[in-house]
Amino acid sequence: MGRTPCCEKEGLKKGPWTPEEDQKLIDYIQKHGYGNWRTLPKNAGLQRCGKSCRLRWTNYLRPDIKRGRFSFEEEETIIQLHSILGNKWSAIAARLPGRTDNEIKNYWNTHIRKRLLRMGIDPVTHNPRLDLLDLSSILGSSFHANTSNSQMNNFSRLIGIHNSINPEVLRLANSFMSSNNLSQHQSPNFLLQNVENQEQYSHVIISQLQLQQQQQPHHQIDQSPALPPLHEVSAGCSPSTATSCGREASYYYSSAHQLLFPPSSNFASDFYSQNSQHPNDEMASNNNNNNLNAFNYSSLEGVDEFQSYDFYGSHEDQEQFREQIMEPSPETSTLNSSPTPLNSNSTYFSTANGNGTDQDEKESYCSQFLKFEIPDFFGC
DNA sequence: AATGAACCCAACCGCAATACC
DNA sequence: TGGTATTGCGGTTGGGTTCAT
Repeated sequence: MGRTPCCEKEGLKKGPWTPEEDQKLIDYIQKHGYGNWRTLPKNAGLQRCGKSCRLRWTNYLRPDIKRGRFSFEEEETIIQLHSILGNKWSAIAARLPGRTDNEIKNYWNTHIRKRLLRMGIDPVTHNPRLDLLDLSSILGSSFHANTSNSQMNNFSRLIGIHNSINPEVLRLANSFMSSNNLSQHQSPNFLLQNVENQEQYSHVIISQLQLQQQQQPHHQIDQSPALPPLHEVSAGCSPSTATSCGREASYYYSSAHQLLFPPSSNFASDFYSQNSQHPNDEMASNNNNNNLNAFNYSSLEGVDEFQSYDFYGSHEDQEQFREQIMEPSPETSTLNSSPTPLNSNSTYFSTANGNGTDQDEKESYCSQFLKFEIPDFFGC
């Protein structure tokens, strides 16, 4: 330890690379390959240390590097892998061809991390932020003051669950519904309010529903005929339409896992042994197995619907997309006439903040269209 | 138009792991 | 087997750019 950094040698240049330096490095590597980074700069006629050359090559000059914005599915993959691997940027990069660990790390810190924070999700644990959950207790107090047990029971019946669902979740859900005065004919625009809190509720509710069904697979619960299978609810769509739901679908999955399964629980492995499409299969079944190559990202399979749009295209394109797909106009918007090709058992909400001006939101606006698949039996 | 704040990302730093002698 | 060199990796920095006032 304490070894003197190679770049501290006299006369070695630091800082941004010039085009001439880049060309020298490229020319040399094309001719001789990159064997010994220590001796490479001298042989290539560069006043740089080997480390600097290696970084420049691996992070910028390498011919197989993919430049430009991260695609929708790349971003989703990063989120999923990060929920499993943590800050193992090189491991994540290994599964994103053409992307470097440095690039992914930067993108995470400048875009994804902030977005998760806005969603009320801790970017480290991928769990809901505790500070925001504290807010729920405040809301809960309000709820207690205004809501009777019968109302909670009504909600319980409404969603077809009689017992064992976390009462706090019920309170949140009921509070969510009552505070927003949900009704069959109400515009979804209410979802534009308090977006972050509602995202919290949706995550928790959907996750609990998923758990509920898994815990009671053989119980005949009192549910509406329109009640879709919970795996479809939680995934936001059936496998055949998973492509339309992309980010949110996968995130519900990973969130569900982490929200619902305590570290000591064996339930996670049991759960995912029954749901082989979950990207956390490997971890759930074998915590020490880091071979993720076998992942089957249900949300990434055949990303057709969204890919037909240029998510990262011009502003006009984005606006068009917003209008056509994501944000039906108030005049034409009804909850039962969603323009999306999602499964008909669910209602499709967009929580886009139309006033967003944040650069991050511009760049990756799609992700802010957090699409909640809330089943019809929620009464929305 | 000026200026300070915020954002972004290429590059650097230092530690750990691995390779080599 | 132990010491040294090299490589890999994750965290951090700093300077350029964009945004807000």
